[in-house]
Amino acid sequence: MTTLKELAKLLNISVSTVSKALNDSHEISENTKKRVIELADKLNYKPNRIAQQLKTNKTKIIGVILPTVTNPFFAQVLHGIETSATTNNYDIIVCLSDESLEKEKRSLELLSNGSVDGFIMAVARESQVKEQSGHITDVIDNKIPVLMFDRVVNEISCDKVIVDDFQSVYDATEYLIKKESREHILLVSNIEELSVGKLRINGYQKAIENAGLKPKILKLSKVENVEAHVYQYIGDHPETDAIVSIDHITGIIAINMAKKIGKTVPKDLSVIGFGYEHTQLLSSPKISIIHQKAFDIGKMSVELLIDHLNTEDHQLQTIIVPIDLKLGESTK
Amino acid sequence: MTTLKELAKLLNISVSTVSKALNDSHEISENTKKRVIELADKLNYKPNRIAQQLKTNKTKIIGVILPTVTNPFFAQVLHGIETSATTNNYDIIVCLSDESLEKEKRSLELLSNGSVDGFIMAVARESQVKEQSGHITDVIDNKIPVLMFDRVVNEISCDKVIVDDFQSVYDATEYLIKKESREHILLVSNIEELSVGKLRINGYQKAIENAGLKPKILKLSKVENVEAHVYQYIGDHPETDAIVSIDHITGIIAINMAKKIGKTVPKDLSVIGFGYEHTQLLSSPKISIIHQKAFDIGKMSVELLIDHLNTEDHQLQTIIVPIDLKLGESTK
DNA sequence: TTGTATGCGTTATCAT
DNA sequence: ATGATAACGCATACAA
Repeated sequence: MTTLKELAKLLNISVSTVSKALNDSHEISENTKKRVIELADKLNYKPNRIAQQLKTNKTKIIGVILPTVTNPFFAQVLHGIETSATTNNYDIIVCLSDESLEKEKRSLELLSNGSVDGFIMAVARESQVKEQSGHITDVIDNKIPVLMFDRVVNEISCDKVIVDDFQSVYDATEYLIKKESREHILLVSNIEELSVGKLRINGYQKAIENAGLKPKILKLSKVENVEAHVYQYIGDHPETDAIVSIDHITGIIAINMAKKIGKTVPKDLSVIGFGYEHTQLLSSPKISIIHQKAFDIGKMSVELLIDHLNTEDHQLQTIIVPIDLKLGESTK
Repeated sequence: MTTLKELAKLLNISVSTVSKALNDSHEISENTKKRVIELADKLNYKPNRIAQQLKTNKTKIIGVILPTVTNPFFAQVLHGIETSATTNNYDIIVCLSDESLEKEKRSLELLSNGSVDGFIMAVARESQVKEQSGHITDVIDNKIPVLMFDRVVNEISCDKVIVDDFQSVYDATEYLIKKESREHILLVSNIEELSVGKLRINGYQKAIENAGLKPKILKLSKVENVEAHVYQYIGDHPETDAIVSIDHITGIIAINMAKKIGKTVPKDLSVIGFGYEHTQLLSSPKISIIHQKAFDIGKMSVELLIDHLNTEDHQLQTIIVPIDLKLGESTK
């Protein structure tokens, strides 16, 4: 890699003159600037970013810690994060916790040595289940800004970007009750132990309760078993006329298996799930979704974090990204 | 952030003594080491990574440039990359080209200033269509190792990790012909302009030709139109008894819409698509897949690149990751 | 307009 | 056993 020193030597001028010339300082003569820039171009000079980082004490890198990236919600958020980061001249270092507390902890520690200017994260499942968050407050105490999205820790005060999980499921459930006259609405979940899962279940329960109906909740731990369990449940409870899925996958599985058990969607059974941009392509008929604007969540997270980084006396914020109910063909 | 200098001042010893003590040098007395380590722990000292990077001229960061991450194949590869990188004490900076030549170019340029030790990339769709790759050779000429996976540029000599796209589709097609006695096999594609797409189509054509059958290829540009086009094609060609999808999505859509047109899978229609770990959950009946071991591709890419980085006289390699045909319920 | 000196935080070499 | 100094590449305050 070409350095300032090499350029200076070749041109028989000092390093600082070269530096100033390349930064278009008014102190330098046009003639010198021209000579310097020409040689720099010729030798394909690029300022060494590591040196700049050391000098300015800023990396222009955001650490992004995600539970997983094979879940399309997080993949889409990552897309939003990357896009917005690039726009703002930031790079992102991505770590996957694989839902593990240990790995999340390790990543935060390893990057808290000047590697990044701040973090964007969604908390790992295990961290939420075990209610451990000391590793996160450590980072914040260390004066490195942290922003949480989607899965957040209420007790930690930091920037947050979330959706109104309670309200969205409340609305969806109410829609099924009032607009579609459904009375036997099953909630299907494989994320009941997450903060967002609890909020969504609460939204369902409240709507059911307000309508004087009876809540029915099917908690499924393994994604591999969803089809079998739903199949059995509906066999045992054939009166079921609607399903609310509070994650991004169980609703799709339910629709795709419905015909097996003799239910026509949406005539006999309405299904609403959580989803993102391409979810609706994966079921036939198309699933109706509570649309989390995953890309926007990523984008807004970056913007809020960068605002934090650039502002002297930043006020912590919680942004609630609106959700919309996007009807497909799985509702009447 | 605590620095060596601060520790030295507080302990009334020199910076170099502190440095040596923390690196457990034999030159330093046990007593001093103890004092230093105690204070360092107390103040939560961590060596500044940027300074170390400047000193050693190594970042221990790999630049990862992906076309997209919402395609689950790339998401899964990324998972493999991240896992293996972490194991080897590397971090990854992730850039998404969004299939755009310009963005790919920009990312490569921006990171070629010492930000990363090497690159892992899959070429953007636009770069492949326009057959542009000068921006990639520039990087390599600059002595920064580049590894390509999946979508590669044949003309560039660098490390590569690929699957045998030709053979895998050849085998799948032959399976349908010989084991399932299918005779009207439709190939569905939305990636025919990619290097891998061409290879896969060739595999199909060769198998069809060897069996004396007639190739039928349906090229679909927009993922939104797949269902409608397949529907129409089968309406016009009701003799169709099998579908080979050479991407990860059109096969799923075909299965989920088959019943609409009165075809029972797999009695009347077999479907084989490309897939990865969780693909089979998304269709009912479960799709049969040509299983690309995406995680392994990511893992092996990291290992090969790191080997390149650590080896003085590295020999460029092309690793072919084996594929297996993973039967679901969409074949007889 | 140009050059010299200093420092960012670390490590390594060379004194003491 | 400990300390002083230089160097990585860059940017800037200060001299000339």
